[in-house]
Amino acid sequence: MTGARGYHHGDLRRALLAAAVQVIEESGPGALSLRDLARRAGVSHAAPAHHFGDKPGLLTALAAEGFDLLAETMSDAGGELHEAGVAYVDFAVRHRAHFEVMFRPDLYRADAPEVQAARERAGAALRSGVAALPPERASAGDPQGDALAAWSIVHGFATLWLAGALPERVGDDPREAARAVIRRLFAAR
Amino acid sequence: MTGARGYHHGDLRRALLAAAVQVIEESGPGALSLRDLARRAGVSHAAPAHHFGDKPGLLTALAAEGFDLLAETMSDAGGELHEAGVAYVDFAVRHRAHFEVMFRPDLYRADAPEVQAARERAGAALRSGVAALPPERASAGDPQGDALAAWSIVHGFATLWLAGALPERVGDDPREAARAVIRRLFAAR
DNA sequence: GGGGAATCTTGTCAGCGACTAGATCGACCC
DNA sequence: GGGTCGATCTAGTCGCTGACAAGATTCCCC
Repeated sequence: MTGARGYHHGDLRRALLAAAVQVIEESGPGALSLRDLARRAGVSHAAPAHHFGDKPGLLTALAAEGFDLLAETMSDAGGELHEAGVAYVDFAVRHRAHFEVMFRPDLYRADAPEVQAARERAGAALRSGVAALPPERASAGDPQGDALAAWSIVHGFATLWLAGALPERVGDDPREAARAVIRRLFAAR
Repeated sequence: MTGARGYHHGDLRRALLAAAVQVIEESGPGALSLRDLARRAGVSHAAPAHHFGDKPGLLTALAAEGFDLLAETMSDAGGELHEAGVAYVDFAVRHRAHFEVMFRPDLYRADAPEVQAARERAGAALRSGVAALPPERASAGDPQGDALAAWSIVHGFATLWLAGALPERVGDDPREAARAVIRRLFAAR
C-alpha cells in the first residue's frame, strides 16, 4: 500500500502528516511549507490541497490527532492525577510537533468538529483524574478549581520545557522534573 | 521627531515595533510580514531591513522589550510572590504580542545579548518573590523547586488563557482567576 | 560647507499558498 | 469486459513574501 510508484501515492495523507511532524520537530510550525511536504512525499506541489484543502486544514488534522493521542496517553496512565500530569508532560515532549500546534489556535481551525470531539476526550481524562483525588489532597467542593490548577501547572511546565526556557539545573528527564513540580501542588495539607 | 513626512521617517524603528505588536495581537506572529509593517509605517518595503536586518531580528527586539517589561511589571507588583504571579498573568494578557513571541525561540535569536540580559532581570524578580515567601508556605531548603512550580503554574495559566483553551466558566477576569489558581499552590500546609 | 555615515528607495529573485484546468487511475456496475 | 464516474494527482499561474544589491537622500559633526 506504500507503493509510491504509480500515479497514485497510496497513502499520501498519512505521509504528509508524518513529514509535517518531522519538519515541525526540527524547525517549528513556522517553517512548515506545503510545497516542501509535497517534495518530501514525491508528489506535485498541489497534491496536498486535495487532502487538506489548505495549510490550516493540514494543521487541523494534526491538532485533532494530537488531542486524541493526548487523551489516550492520559487514560493509559491510570486514574491517578499525578500520573496523568506526568503523562501530559511526557506527551508534550514525545509528541512535540502535535503539542506545539494544538495550543496555537491561530494556526488551524479549532472549531472543527473532529478537534472539538478529541479535545473533549482529553478534558474528560483530566476530570476523571481530579475525581480520583483522595479527599485530603483535594479542595472540598471545588474540583473545577483543582482541575484548572493541575492543568495550568503541567501545561506551563511542558511549555517552558519545550521552549528551552528552563535552567539546566532542572535536569534532562522531563518526567522526573515534572513529578517534583506536580507534587508541590497537591501536597496534603 | 515624529515628522514622518520627509525622506527620513523620524522614528521608524519604534513605529515598526508598534505596528508589529498590533498585527500580532490581531492575527498572531504567523501573520507578521515586514512588507506589511513597512506599508503601515508609510515607508518602502526594504526600509525595515536597515533597523532589524531580517524578520528574526525584529522579533528579537520585540522579545527583549518583552522580558524587560515583564521584569518591570513583576518588580512593581511588590515583593510578594502571589502578586508577582498575578502580575505575570496580567502581563501576558495586556502585552499578549510580546508574550507570544518571548516563549517561541524558533521565531527569534534567543541568544542575543540584549535578550539574555532582559531575561535574567525577569528571572531575578521571580527569585526575589520566592525568597520573600513566609516559611510556612515555602518548601524548606528548596527555593528553586518553589520557583519552578510557581513559574510553571502562572505560565501555564497565562498560555491556556491566551490560547482560548479554558472553559467559559473561568470567567473574564484573568487576574482574579489567576489568583485562585496561585493560591492553591502555596497554601499553608 | 564638506564629507562620511545613517537612513531610506528602487529593482530583483526565488519560494510560498492558493486557485484553475486537465490528466490519470481505480472501483464499481451492467 | 467495457464503460463510467469520482478520487487522486499534475501542470501552470497569480499575487505575496523575505532577502539581497545598488543607489538616492539626508543628517550630523568637524
